[in-house]
Amino acid sequence: MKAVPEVDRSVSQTVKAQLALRDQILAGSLRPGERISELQAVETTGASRTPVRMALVRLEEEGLLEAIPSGGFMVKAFSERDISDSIELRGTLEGLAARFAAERGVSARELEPLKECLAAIDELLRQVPISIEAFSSYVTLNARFHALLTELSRSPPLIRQIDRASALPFASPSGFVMAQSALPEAQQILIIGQEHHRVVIDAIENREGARAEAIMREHARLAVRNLRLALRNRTHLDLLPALALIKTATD
Amino acid sequence: MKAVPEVDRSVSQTVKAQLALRDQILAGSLRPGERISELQAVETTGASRTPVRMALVRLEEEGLLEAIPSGGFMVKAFSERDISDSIELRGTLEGLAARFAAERGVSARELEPLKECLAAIDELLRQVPISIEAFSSYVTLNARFHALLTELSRSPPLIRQIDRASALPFASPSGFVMAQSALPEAQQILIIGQEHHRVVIDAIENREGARAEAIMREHARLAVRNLRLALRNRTHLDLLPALALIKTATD
DNA sequence: GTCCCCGCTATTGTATACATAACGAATACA
DNA sequence: TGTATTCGTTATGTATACAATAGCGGGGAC
Repeated sequence: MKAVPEVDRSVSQTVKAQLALRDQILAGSLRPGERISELQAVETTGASRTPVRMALVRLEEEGLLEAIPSGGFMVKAFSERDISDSIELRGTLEGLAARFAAERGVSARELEPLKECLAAIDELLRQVPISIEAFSSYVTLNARFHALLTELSRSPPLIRQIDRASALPFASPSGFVMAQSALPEAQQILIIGQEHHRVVIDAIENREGARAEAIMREHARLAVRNLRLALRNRTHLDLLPALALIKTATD
Repeated sequence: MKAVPEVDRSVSQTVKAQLALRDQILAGSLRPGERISELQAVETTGASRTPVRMALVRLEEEGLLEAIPSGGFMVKAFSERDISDSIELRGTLEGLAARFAAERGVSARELEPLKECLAAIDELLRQVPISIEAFSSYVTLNARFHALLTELSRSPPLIRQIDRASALPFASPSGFVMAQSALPEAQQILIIGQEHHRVVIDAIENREGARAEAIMREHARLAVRNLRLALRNRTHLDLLPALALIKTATD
């Protein structure tokens, strides 16, 4: 773009395009099943066709896009079951991570950040009812907790796989907990989830691999029940724009 | 390439380049840690730089390549633990698939191909000792069995994830079973693995999810033990060129 | 009136040219 | 003699031009 030399060179065009496109998909401005026009993507992202195409390939591998046999890509649509399976899948992987952490042992220093997360979340949950702002903090802290827990496994292949599984935003159990904020059960669900976190830390400290794994899987099952509840009640779905990717029964 | 118009148009240049590069990596002509030169890849694959770059991005997402911060890609190196973790990871995912299959139920017709696989493998295992050719058939059949089992889960996200986990060739439990062919224990290991297959089918038929899952994880643990044995004995490693990706302790 | 075929257009796949950044070598200075 | 700086070369990142294909619309024929 010689006419627009003030492009941001601090980040590669490919990455810029990838982030921009992902935002568009998750924000719902590109609807599921819709074919993505490269030309249009070039206009909206500001990058040229080559980096846009690289970004499209990455997003396809990430699972947000689907290749069209005749060429090009479309936004992937997900069924409700796809989503609950993704949550359970992630829970299973995180269970394995917790088991690895417990079996391989972690130092007290490594557990420190986890415990800080735990304490911060406890603080937030003391509010009854919890505010939207506190929810936002909660979601961030919860994601951090799960990421730290994953790291404890010290297994690059597993961490990589969990990252992949987390790329689909609705695969994160915490998301649907958040969606429940307006329901009477919401606070209780958050507290149960927090209890799970406490148990998994304890299990890892005591090197009880099986227990650490089991509790993470239970955690995911809670999230699945939660998802069902959220979809049935259509509660705070606007907080989760990624739900735009769910194909309805009529599709 | 105007000078060479007889390029094969039946398959896209991108796919061609991807397959060619993967072959080179797995065959060991590109060594772990080695930077991949795009120009060189252009020459060896016959595609031009754009499809080569797309292929490189795909292979990176696949986990065979690693991006170099300063630019470009290098062949990824794996530790022995990375590999055993990958096997256990895959076993965990296949366990989940088996559980899904059992819980959701599968028809007798769907199980038919699995049972055919089982019978064919039984036939091969009747040879004592088993020939190299029979081993080759065994590996194919075994891969087919695992793929069919995965499909039974009827969960696209899970199937996708298992495919990803299987992209690294050494993540396949069967591979290391094969590597054992020269050891006295080899036949016994194959038979135990086959017994696992039989049990998982039985569990799925009887809709025992927990048992189906447990046996697949046990199956993976067998493969891990197997890997250790194979690496210690350096047995038939030439049958598994992908082992070139393992970084030695001196690296 | 309907169906089929031909041609046009739009979009993707591929190739290549250009810009830029990184790595290395060589020279000069301390 | 060693180190640092600068210049040159090479390879990657980006942009754009070209080619080919698929989809669509119009026109003609049955």
